[in-house]
Amino acid sequence: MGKRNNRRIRSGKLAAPSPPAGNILLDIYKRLFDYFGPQGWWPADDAFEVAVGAILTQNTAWRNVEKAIYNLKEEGLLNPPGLHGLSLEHLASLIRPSGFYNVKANRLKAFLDLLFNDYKGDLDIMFSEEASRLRERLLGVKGIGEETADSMLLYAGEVPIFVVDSYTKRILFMHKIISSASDYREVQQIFMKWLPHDPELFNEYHALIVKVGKDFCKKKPLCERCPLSYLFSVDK
DNA sequence: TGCCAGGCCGGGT
DNA sequence: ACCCGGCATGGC
Repeated sequence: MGKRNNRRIRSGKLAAPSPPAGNILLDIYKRLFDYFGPQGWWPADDAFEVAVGAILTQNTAWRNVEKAIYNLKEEGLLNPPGLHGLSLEHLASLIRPSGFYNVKANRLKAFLDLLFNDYKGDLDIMFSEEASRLRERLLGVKGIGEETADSMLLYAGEVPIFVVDSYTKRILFMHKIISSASDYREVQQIFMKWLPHDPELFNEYHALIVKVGKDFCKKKPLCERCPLSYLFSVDK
């Protein structure tokens, strides 16, 4: 995954009439991409692995998720029937390294229930459903919130929906592009209003935001060398 | 050595 | 409608 998309960013069409906000978001993207290059998200072999990883990585470092994914693969259980047939206790033990293993075992099971009850255990069938409706169905699963649902839609289903996470809000707030009160939907709408609805662009953009957040938003000295530091001197 | 990771839920104000 | 504690491992 991540290599099958070679689409170019669509020009024109849905592009915003380039007002300030649109320019800023596209400009930020270009700078991040120029600086970091392609991020190759989502690191997974197939759509199911993406969906599982999306739940396992909730408030958790990705390296810990990798260990859990490895355990599941090792047992040959990283597929819908494999996980579906697992006891809660066994599943929890396998995903232990990813933390919150009891809640996550329940969340994975809840997702699998939806997958098997409504889509015959087939992700292709699941993603053939109309996106906004599927989003609502996913949000109905206990343990799947907006970011997790959108991550599944974008990275597993290639639905052009922008994934917002804590880094996204933090960085946009730091640069005075949003207020601290902005909620998930609001931030998402900003991106989707001013950017072309291209899954590949959304894919790369979110990954780049996570990258710049990890690399530069930890400590103050790093912040000055951040590829987005230029934003501090533009406004007012 | 404490703090934090690619959140979300449920209960209390 | 917010706010907060709980959930847990592993790396810096």
